[in-house]
Amino acid sequence: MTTKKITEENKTCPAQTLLKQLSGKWKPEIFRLAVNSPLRFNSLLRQIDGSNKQALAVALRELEEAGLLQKVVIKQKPLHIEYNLTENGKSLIPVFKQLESLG
Amino acid sequence: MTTKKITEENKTCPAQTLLKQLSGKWKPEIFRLAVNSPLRFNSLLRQIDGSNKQALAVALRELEEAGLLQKVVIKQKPLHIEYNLTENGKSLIPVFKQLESLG
DNA sequence: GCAATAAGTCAGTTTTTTATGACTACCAAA
DNA sequence: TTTGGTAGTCATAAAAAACTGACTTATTGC
Repeated sequence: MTTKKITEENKTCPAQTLLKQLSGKWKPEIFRLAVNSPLRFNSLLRQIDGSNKQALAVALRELEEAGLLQKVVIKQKPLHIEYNLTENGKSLIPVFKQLESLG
Repeated sequence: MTTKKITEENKTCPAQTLLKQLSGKWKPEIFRLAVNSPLRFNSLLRQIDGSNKQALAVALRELEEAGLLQKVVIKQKPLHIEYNLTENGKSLIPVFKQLESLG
């Protein structure tokens, strides 16, 4: 346990944090869509072919925990929730675009 | 199977490929070291605290398969193997540095 | 031939990640 | 008070990834 803890904290590579935050099965796609407009859960679910509630919920939560997305409750008729890029998230747009152009 | 296949090939996000190639527990660190100088297996194993043969072998193979590293056999006294960045790999250095500075 | 160095592979187990379907909570309209 | 929309959670199962230690291959030096 101690050994493991030390290893995990022993990140000598600063790029790793960011790579981890952005990578995964659905996160790149979610981030890409978030750049264009606020996200809504069921809309995402319909847009991202092959995904599922659970997968999206986890990905959204992780992006939120990483400080790249923020959840906003919209008190409308059937109560919406929006996910927007934070300032921190917006700062990644250039490098993300570069990744897109190289990938 | 068909559904899954389609889903996997249905990458609508171009950044995903690159993110996948670079991310993982050891790949960022390996890439970072590869930028500075050619890599040698046992040397890496000693340098990267907490890793192990198996983990490194898998990571190196994946980086090689992704076309970012190339294996070179050096016919010296005890027969070395070096891993160098390919041209393709070198082209990622700028974006990797950017990830490092943001991370 | 025998040991040492370098670079791995392999089998078995454990841990982590993904997928699936059923279920929950909130609110509003009929 | 039942139905419908939105946004999820939870339990369980299945699949993928990681860890471990023993084993393999190739070559050189003694």
